[in-house]
Amino acid sequence: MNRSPVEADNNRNNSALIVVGELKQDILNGYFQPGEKLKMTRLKERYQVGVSPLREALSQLLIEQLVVVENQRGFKVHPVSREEMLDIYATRAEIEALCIGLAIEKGDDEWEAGIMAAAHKMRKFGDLVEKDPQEWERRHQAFHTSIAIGCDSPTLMQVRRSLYEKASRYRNLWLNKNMAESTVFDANQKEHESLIEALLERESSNARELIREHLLSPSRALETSQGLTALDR
Amino acid sequence: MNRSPVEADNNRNNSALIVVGELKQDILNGYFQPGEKLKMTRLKERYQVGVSPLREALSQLLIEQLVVVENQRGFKVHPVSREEMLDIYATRAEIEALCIGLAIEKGDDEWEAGIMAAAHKMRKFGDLVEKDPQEWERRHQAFHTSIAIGCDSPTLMQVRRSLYEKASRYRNLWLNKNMAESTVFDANQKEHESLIEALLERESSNARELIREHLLSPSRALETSQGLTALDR
DNA sequence: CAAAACAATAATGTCGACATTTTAGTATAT
DNA sequence: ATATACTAAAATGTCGACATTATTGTTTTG
Repeated sequence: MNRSPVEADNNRNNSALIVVGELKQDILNGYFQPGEKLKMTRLKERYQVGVSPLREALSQLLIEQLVVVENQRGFKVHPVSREEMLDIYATRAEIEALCIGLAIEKGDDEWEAGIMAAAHKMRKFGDLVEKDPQEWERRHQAFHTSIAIGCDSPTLMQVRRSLYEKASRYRNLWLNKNMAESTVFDANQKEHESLIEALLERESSNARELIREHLLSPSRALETSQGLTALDR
Repeated sequence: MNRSPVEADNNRNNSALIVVGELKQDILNGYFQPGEKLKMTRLKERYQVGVSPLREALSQLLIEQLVVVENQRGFKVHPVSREEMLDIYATRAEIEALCIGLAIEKGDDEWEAGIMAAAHKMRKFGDLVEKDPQEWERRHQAFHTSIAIGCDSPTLMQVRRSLYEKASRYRNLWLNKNMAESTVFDANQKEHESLIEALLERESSNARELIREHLLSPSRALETSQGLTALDR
């Protein structure tokens, strides 16, 4: 009588929604290169659907600025640029600081507990960074989300998520060129501990400055790395 | 040889893009009520296109959270709620304050000149508010945009625009119930002058606080007005 | 030999049609 | 009379087909 979870999922959403997720991943992790033309024949093959769901999916990614469209010339992956990367990271830092400021005002015990839980799961995985970077990134992101969610604003959280996705695209483009450097992660871990301390002490301006630094350092690393030289093409 | 402007427009964009604009307006200004079912037959009649462009347009508004979709049950206008309205206005106030803070840091002479120009056009129209509220709102918005644009961040400006649109939907729903009250506009005008003063003096925290008040007062008015009682349904 | 003109090939954007699912209406039974 | 089961109608989501437009390759011309 009951369907398996995955079947239920496939039936709950229509084809376009499913394609949105897969296509987004393919763009974010670089399977489709920046500026690459997205030909319908190829997309049809890859995702096994017709053009109607594809165009619907692409229309959604259009608003999220992951693809661009030109009339009668189809869809392309949104091109990258050093300018855009810096702007996204800078905006992201400001938004995250805003979330944290509000969270410190509004956060209750449950909020603090959520942070402690997420921090624990991240610390536990600290040594396994090189083994499974993706899982580490998931826990890392979950940690930061557990903090930001204290702002108690769905609208703001939505903005935050969109910026995270755009930024992660640049991060992945970079990771594919230069492989993960563990030194970065060590520095990260110390910054996290300082941040937690500032949060629990409700030191707003301190926490906001810490998160700005935390989020801007990758963009500085990206800017001077060779990964970015590829962005100029 | 050359096409007329409107023809050129129609040929430059595809049907879906055109429908996006019209449909968005119809939702923002309340032609389609919150929660209303958007039947394809009706939409086809109104916009004179087939279902494919319609679904593409709706897919875009889906991400902008102006419509919602349920599999096999079609599209609906995104419902409204007092909660969401307060959240949108609060977020909008924070984002605008952020824009202004950055603009005060980065703004140059050209930025200041733009503000003066926009402020002038708004003052000139002050007495004609009741005659053409839409034109007044255009100039009002242009004024605030001329300030925010000093933040020099396309990404942040994009976030700002999206929030403005969502907020204007609530404003319009309210305006359709209670007709414009000119007293509101008078208070507005004084707030604008104080804001300009703070900007030119680069008083960041003062300007940020002024804009927060400026943007939050409508939501307080909406909350207690009878327009909002309709939102509970 | 380069550049323009043309032909062919391919890709896009849109519509109508079909299968599937939901919704509304009616009848049946407890 | 209320609830359940069944039937009819309507609406959705998807695909293939067609016209239009762009792209590529070839030929012609100066």
